[in-house]
Amino acid sequence: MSSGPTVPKAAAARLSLYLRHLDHLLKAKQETVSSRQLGEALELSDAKVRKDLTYFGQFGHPGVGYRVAELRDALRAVMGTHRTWRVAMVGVGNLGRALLGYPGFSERGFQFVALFDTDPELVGSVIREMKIHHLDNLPQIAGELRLELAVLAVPADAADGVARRLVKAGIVGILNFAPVTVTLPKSVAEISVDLAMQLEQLAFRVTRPPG
Amino acid sequence: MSSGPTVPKAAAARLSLYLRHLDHLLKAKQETVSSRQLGEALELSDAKVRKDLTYFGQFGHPGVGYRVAELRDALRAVMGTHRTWRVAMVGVGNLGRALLGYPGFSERGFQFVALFDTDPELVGSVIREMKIHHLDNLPQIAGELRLELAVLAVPADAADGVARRLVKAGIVGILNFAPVTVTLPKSVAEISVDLAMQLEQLAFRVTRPPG
DNA sequence: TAATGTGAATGCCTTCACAGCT
DNA sequence: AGCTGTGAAGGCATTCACATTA
Repeated sequence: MSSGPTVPKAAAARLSLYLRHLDHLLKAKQETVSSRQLGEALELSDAKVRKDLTYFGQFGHPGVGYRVAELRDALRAVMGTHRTWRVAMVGVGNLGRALLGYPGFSERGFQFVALFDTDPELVGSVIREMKIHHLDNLPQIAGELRLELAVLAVPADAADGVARRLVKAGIVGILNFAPVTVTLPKSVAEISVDLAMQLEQLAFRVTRPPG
Repeated sequence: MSSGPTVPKAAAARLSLYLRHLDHLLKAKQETVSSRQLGEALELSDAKVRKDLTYFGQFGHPGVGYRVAELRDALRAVMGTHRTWRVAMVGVGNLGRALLGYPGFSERGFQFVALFDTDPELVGSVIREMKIHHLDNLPQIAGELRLELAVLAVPADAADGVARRLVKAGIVGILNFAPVTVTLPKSVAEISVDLAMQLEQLAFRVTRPPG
């Protein structure tokens, strides 16, 4: 399990983009795709596409392009999404519930297998055929269900504390929707999505157009 | 209304992060903050913090640091969030409804003032005291309510078409949650958030730790 | 003394341009 | 001919280190 040469972070971040479009092409029954076509669809240069892909292997066929199914399978393996991931939803308020219903997650191999909250109004009730557990039961359930990842959809002031408990329970990756920076050991992967920040960035770009 | 020297995109993307933490410090009644403290809280180097801020002005006080309230006000003005923005929610399914209830948006000055969908089951009903309009009424309502931004929470296959209609109706910025690349004139700002992609990136980092 | 603002140096990412494969 | 893979060049972004200011 080695990474070969060092992979630029920016390239890694684009892999999902390639994968998404490859799935689209597969549905449209397109069998091969060139770096130029891929780039045009995703608004990237053809050279960047080729360079990105070669960080992970040699997938292309000169004169032909990339075979869609082959490249998709290869990238899935690289990303670790050739298998299913067992995910906990932590915080089952508005946002948490909506995310549970978001079809894109299961389509891409992420399966919610446990729900947690601390609100007594919620604990014990059932959503999507899953009981909402109290967070205090996390250590036990994490082991039983072999939880790997967690989506953190709790209020900002609770996020850091809950994140620590997730780490203690053996979770190795956290997708954090709370608008705060959580501090974690670097053995645990974290990705943070602050929804309000995205709108703010949008306002910024409208206010200050490029140039 | 000028931008002075050219601002690195990466620096602009971090402004929201600074703003978020400054709000936090204000609530905690901290009056000044140094670039080092700011950096520690956000996991950035002190030099980066200083350099980022000086792209937008000279806000610091040598020997003292930055005055929290002063810096926050300045950054808000820079980002265009010193005022309220009028936002449309387009697509009122699971995700759209959850986003409507997300408190972070209004806290930061984004106000949803109109809802649109095309589903006959939804059109006409009322959520959060707003009637759901049919998308066909967008041109008229966009003018009446002076809509500026839109949050796009529709299925992938509808997104591109709907985005074009938003542009025609005079929307100048789109926050796109659909997992597709939408093609827009460059006079219109766009930010794309693919939730499944974020989980995929998380799986990738877990699968392939740095090093 | 404590901390900013900033040229200069470094490092990372992207683009270029072409050799080589089909 | 068509298209990939890749060194080399170029362009951004980050870090360094210090003169400057309160």
